[in-house]
Amino acid sequence: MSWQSENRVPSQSIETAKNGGLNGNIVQEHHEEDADQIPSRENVNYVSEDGYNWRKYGQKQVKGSEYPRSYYKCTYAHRPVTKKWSDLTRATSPKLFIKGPTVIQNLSLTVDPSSLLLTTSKVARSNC
DNA sequence: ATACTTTGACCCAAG
DNA sequence: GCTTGGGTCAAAGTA
Repeated sequence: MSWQSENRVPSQSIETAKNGGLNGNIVQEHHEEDADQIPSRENVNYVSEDGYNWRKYGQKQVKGSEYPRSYYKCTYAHRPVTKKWSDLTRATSPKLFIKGPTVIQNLSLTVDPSSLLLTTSKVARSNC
């Protein structure tokens, strides 16, 4: 796990994500891997750092934590991936959960929000 | 009109 | 069987 050091992400993206998710920063580095390069969206401007789109479908406030947990789904069809993470902007020790078709990863990180955001993307990419 | 966020309600598993 | 709490849905609102 050393992605946090090999990437750089503007912390503003977090704010953007919180305030709309869209029109955030676009990542032009989304490789042409096996990922369907057919974004059904009309505007593919709000891709995350990983090059995928995530639609928020819920938010809950867990008891243990004082910070809400957000739930995201990959907007790409054929990709039953669910991503959940705690409030990135305030949590000091946020947790990231990625649930893929067959993979479930739980990460406990203690890095600053910006690094985390980037981290989540990294992980998401491998599953989404 | 389309796509996404927000938010409360609903569902389901665990105790 | 009831309560609690996490996960998902869906209607309404926003861009």
